[in-house]
Amino acid sequence: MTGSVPNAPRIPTVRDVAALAGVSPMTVSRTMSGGQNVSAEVRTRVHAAADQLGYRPNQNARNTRLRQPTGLIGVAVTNLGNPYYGQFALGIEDEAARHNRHILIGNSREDPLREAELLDGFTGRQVEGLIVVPAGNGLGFADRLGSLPRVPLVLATRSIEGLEKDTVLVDDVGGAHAGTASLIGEGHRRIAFLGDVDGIPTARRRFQGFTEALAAAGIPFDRALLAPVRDTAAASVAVQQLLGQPDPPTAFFSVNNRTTVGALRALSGHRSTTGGRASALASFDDVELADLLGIPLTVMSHDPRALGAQAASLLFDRLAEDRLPEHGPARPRLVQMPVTVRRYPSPPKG
Amino acid sequence: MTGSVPNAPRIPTVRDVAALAGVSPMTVSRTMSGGQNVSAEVRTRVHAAADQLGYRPNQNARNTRLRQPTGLIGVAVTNLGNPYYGQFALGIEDEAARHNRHILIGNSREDPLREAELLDGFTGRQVEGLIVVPAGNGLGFADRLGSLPRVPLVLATRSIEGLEKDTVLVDDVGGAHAGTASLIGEGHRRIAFLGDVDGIPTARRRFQGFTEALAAAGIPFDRALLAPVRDTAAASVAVQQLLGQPDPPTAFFSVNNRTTVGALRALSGHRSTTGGRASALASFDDVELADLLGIPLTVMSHDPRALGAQAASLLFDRLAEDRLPEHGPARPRLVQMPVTVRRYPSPPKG
DNA sequence: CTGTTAGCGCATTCAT
DNA sequence: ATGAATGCGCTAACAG
Repeated sequence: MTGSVPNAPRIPTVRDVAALAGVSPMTVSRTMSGGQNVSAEVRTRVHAAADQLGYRPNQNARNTRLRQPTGLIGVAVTNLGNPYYGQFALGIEDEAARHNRHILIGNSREDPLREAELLDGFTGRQVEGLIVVPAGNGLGFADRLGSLPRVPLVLATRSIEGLEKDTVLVDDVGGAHAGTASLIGEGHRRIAFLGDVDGIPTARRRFQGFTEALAAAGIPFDRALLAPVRDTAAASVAVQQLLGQPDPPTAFFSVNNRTTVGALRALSGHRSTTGGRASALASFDDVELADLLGIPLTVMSHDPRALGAQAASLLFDRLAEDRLPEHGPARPRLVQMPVTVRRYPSPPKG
Repeated sequence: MTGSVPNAPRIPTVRDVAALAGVSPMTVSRTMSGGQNVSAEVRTRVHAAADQLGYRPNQNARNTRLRQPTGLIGVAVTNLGNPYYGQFALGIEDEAARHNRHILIGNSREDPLREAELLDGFTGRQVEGLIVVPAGNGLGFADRLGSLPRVPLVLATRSIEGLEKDTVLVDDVGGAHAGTASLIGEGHRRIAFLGDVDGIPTARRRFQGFTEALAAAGIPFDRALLAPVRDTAAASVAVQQLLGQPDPPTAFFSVNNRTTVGALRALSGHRSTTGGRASALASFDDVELADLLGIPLTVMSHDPRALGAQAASLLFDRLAEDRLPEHGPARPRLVQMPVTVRRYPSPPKG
């Protein structure tokens, strides 16, 4: 027995493999990375030794030495549990896989502090780029970022006032406008708005489209019909309360999939207790099964997965450009994902 | 102008900061990591220089030198787009954040090759541990793993025959048994099974509970009622076909949330076209809004987020133990998450 | 084809 | 309290 207790079965290094194969570490390195200029005989010996030891090259050390990028992309979202961001992450992962990158993902929980921690951790781990859904209203985001991101940063879903970065947004204003117009076209005049207009920039943009459509139709908006809710439970409660009012709304505009689920729950319950005809709902974002509930539903739909893929695409464009800075840095790009309005049940033709 | 084109605004290192602050790199290092034995005056000067340059310590280099763990956890799931795994990932992220770790997440798409790539990438980047939902039927998983994982590995949702690793499963057999018994208690005798029994171990376990419950009630299972479907669209088609048969089933057992969505879509459509009473559905996994459809629904429910948290918890236990290997390695642990059966609409009391 | 030297960014150890 | 030397795992550059 030599040495101390072999409690820690050391992770094998080039040296270990070299010793076992009876060659120099350099030969191992060469063999592992392609095997140019290595005799077939030595190559097999090295591979055998590597397999036997379960050797895996340490990418971190490798990148350090090569001054090469790490192949890591940092992604920060506001609510990983939301199916929407699951699809979003999937879109990024697809694209990242295509470019041979891995993704580090973090959940900011709409908390700017947690978000700052995440971004710090990501940059510290030498990510090549960042894709961020800014937490909360995004105020102070630029400050929190400090001068940090020497790596490309793409903002998704929400933009930051005064921060000139590649950004992928949804056509919130246009989509909300179209969806609201659809409701109005069906005869609705009293339409409630469910969404935290002050807290979340996306909600504000959708509210803007909403009010624009109302204004275009000459309908004044009753501020009493604005419910600044942020999650499913609150939305449900708000809908119940609004329906209990003297002059209840005949339709609801729901700002995202979370509030939509809450609203549908309340509307469904209300219908079964009162027996009356159901109020209409316009939902920004798709919600699985929502179309089967028999509640008049207008969906302002877009594809979060495509949004994620687009964000990743912008990022990789930027990375490629940084490698070949021929024409100087391109100006930040803004992409708006299109929104489609659908009606359930489908309106009668003609 | 000295040197070549400063096209690449080099990422600042300790040296850059040291030069700017007029100290040695060592002093910068000390200052950045706690600041013990550094005079207040020097400390502020260093911090100022660091801020000015936007310096971030390179965690990779740091970990290399310290032979310290990277603070990274690798997670591989089979379908990131499934809300189930969104919740699962959230549970892991929560727990990881608590332990000051970041997560590298990858989507295997049920593809063993892609899974192998992912695990390779993760280990190459020196993750401290892995949480894996094995792709497909898990055959060959151990081989693909090779002797690699010198890092702790936790299997989630699916176990691998013959691979003794920490594992978190759902009580598939018991849950399926209870859910099926519930259907039988309501008088159902012809119950179809929707799920890829041969392809996915989880489906097989749920099928086992299903057949056990049938057997316990003395009901033979008609193999014609087995639909080996794997996704939403296929499930929907299968349900339509089964309902069109001469002697159609009166109830369906759906193996997971994907097949449930498909089944609900078909059942809902069938009800509205035929006007008849809806067939019952027993769903393994919750599906948002499913309870509002007016279709007799039995849900075998568990919390994927808790499952993720539990998997992470096992992993961190193992990591802690590796640091203090007092009693030798503990035997692999198997945790089964409980399943609750719920009925919608709620059965009348009494 | 193979080995030696040196250095990536950082921190431990030992001086001063 | 500060700095110089040294080495983590890996590989480019240069022998031979």
